[in-house]
Amino acid sequence: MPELPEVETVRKALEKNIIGHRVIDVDIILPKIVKSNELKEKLINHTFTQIKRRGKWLLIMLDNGILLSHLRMEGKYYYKPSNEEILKHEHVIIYLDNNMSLRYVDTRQFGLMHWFDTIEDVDLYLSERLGNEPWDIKVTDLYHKIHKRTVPIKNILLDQKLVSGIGNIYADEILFISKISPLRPANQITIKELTKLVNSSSEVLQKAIELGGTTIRNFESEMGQTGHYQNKLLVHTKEGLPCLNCNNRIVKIKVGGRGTYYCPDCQK
DNA sequence: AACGAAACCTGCGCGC
DNA sequence: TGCGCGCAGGTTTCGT
Repeated sequence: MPELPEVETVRKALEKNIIGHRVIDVDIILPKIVKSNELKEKLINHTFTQIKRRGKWLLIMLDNGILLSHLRMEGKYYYKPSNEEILKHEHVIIYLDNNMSLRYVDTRQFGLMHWFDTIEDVDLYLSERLGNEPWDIKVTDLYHKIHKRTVPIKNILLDQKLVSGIGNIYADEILFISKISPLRPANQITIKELTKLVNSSSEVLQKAIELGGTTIRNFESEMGQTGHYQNKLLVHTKEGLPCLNCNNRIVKIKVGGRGTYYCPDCQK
């Protein structure tokens, strides 16, 4: 599930469901997901206060600290009655004071959770991993960081340290809208083009947030994770279909190891 | 420092 | 039917 708009959708759903509720028990079924040994003890008898998000990270705040959660490729949160049976791939279960439970589900087991006692500790941890979100990017700063890089520009968009929140689907969409090839070496991108990329990034992510994110490949819907942006996709998943600008075929290639869709005629 | 590839996992669809 | 391969919305780590 997880680029910025999808994580934001989860954030809102968590906010709606668990704020004000107290944890009465925690079941860590797959310990490798949880990177902090004391997570269970820290959660029990404490109350959710607010849910924040930085890039693709969820900050699930309690009255005594922060559960920092990353969904990676397929992590999801389910909110369901406590007495329902534990299903395969439900790896962490947090039982609440209202006979409901928050369940972390993750088929590929890539996601992870940390515990931090203070927001300062979270900020320190994330500052080593995250750059600004697109709407907070200063184009000249970003240009300075990438103008000597030789990697394809798509790799830059996917580098969370440079711009946070963009993933494989939205990177393709952003590049298409900007009419820039995903393969263009970063050091050939002009200030003007970078401005277009940053602006398009903001627009695409914000529009996707409005629509509740993107749901493709028949992912299950839980906790508001089914969005509608998939109906707005212009290139991603469109291999062989006519480009909406020029009618030539969208092609699928590999860039930075990721499946990449683009129009070789419109995107230069 | 920067880059590409591999690693971490499970499940699905496809071709033989 | 069964098997092997490639692929999947991400990030970290390991070799050059």
